[in-house]
Amino acid sequence: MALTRAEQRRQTEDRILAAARRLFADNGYDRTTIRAVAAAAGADPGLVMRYFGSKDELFARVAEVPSDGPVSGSPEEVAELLLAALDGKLRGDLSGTLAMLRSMLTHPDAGQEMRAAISGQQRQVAAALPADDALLRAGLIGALTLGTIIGRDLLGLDGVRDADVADIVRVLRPAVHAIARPPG
Amino acid sequence: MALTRAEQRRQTEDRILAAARRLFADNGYDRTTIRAVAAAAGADPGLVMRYFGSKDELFARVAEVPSDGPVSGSPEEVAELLLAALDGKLRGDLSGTLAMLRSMLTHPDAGQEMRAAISGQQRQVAAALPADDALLRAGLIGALTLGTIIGRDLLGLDGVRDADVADIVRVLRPAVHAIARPPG
DNA sequence: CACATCGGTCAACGGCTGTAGACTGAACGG
DNA sequence: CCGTTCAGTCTACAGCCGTTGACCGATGTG
Repeated sequence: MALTRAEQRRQTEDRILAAARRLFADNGYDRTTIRAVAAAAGADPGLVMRYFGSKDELFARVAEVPSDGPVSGSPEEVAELLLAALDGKLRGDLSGTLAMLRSMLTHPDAGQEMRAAISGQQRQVAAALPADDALLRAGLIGALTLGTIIGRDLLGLDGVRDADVADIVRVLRPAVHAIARPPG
Repeated sequence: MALTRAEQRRQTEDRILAAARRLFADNGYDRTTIRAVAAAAGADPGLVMRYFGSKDELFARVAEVPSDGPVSGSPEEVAELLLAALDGKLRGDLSGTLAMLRSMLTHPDAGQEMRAAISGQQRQVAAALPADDALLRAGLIGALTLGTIIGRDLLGLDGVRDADVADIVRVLRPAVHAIARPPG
């Protein structure tokens, strides 16, 4: 079963991308080297450069910022939408997202991109909340989401790391509603 | 006003420590170089090594993990204690803590130390919560705290970065209570 | 079959890093 | 006043990094 050149190339690219995703997610941007990615993919460092241009471009290819759909409705509905989105994130394959999360505090571009992504979601949520501190409330829901994923997947907190996703969402539900619903 | 040798040395050490705190907090462990710390402190790189031994030891000297007092009481009381602790953290000088937070996702030792610190607090909180998922609940309160500080001080989220500490705590209060108080 | 293309390999570059050690000169203690 | 201590400086090493460009050999194409 001889491979065509195009097939061969795509296979190698995929191996490099998979290795990069895993290493960036495990070690962050700075501690991940082109040489290590190449070795993990069974390829040559020079090849990685030729295919992806630079370390930054490779990182941009695999570090995904989670983009949620639009949200609207009553505060209660918005809260449920956000909880459903969190549920999905906690269940899905996070390796691309973890690469971004792991690097966002030390790699300026990653931090900027993550900040922008949260801001987008935040503004939509704020628009649906009838409170004058709506932006603060939306931001704190984002912070709760962020902290939960970091605590579970990056720090591995006891009691969170091995918890069922359903349990996490169940415990968080009243909290998200409490932030979304202004007092009164 | 001639300085004694001891005074001179302590002044230089302090300048180095202050510069290291700021640079580690701003840029994280990997992107902070001994040379940059020395330059910011108006000192020589070799001197930094002589006084603090290694980059890791210097980091350990300035990267503080926030240690809260013991907590106990009813779930409501515990929630209030945690909110008061968060209030204090958000008001105080965080530069040492930010150095730790900024680096915890990419520097293994920092991550380990932060994880251990949260675990300690977490176990105390869990012991006070009458629920079989108490550890999960305690961990998620920790995640909320973590996310809030990261969102405000490290990512600078809109609506959170410039919010009054009192407002942040006010919005978070019902959420923390909701997680601490088991349903029923 | 001859030639161009392109996946893959290799060696090297310049730069930056943490760290070590020799050195200078002024503040100390006897 | 002499010898020691020690803050501070300078230079250098060894290693790792991202990136580059020359090279090889098999696959494509006319």
